[in-house]
Amino acid sequence: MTILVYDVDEGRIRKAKLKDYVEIVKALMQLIPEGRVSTYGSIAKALKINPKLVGKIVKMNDEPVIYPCHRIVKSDGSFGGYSGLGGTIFKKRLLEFEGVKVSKNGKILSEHISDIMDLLC
DNA sequence: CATCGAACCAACC
DNA sequence: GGTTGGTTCGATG
Repeated sequence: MTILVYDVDEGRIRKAKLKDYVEIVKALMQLIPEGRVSTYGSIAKALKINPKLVGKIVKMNDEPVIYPCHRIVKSDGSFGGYSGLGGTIFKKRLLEFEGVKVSKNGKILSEHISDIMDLLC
């Protein structure tokens, strides 16, 4: 099952492209409150796409502050990448600043991680 | 727990 | 057609 979108310019239904997913992911990211994170996998599941694509998508995010791509992490609690200024280190510090606690082995405590679908409710 | 490899799907070459 | 991602999941030491 693939996601379809209505393309206003072309005036027809077509399969979603990466640019469309970017818009969706932007909206989803804004649902994640401070001190809480979601995972590439849960977003991938929601959009029916490959988790690796989610990485690519959040990377295309043009407004890193407005759309908090740093609140998306790997499902095992490790941080995943960050292409913005400061890289993964900055991502880590940013999350800790927002109140996310990290265990000694460098993993985010599971209490902070929620499925993106749960945040929709 | 840590590491390994196969598998996911759209873009790009 | 093949490679490439800010990855995942299950299997194995």
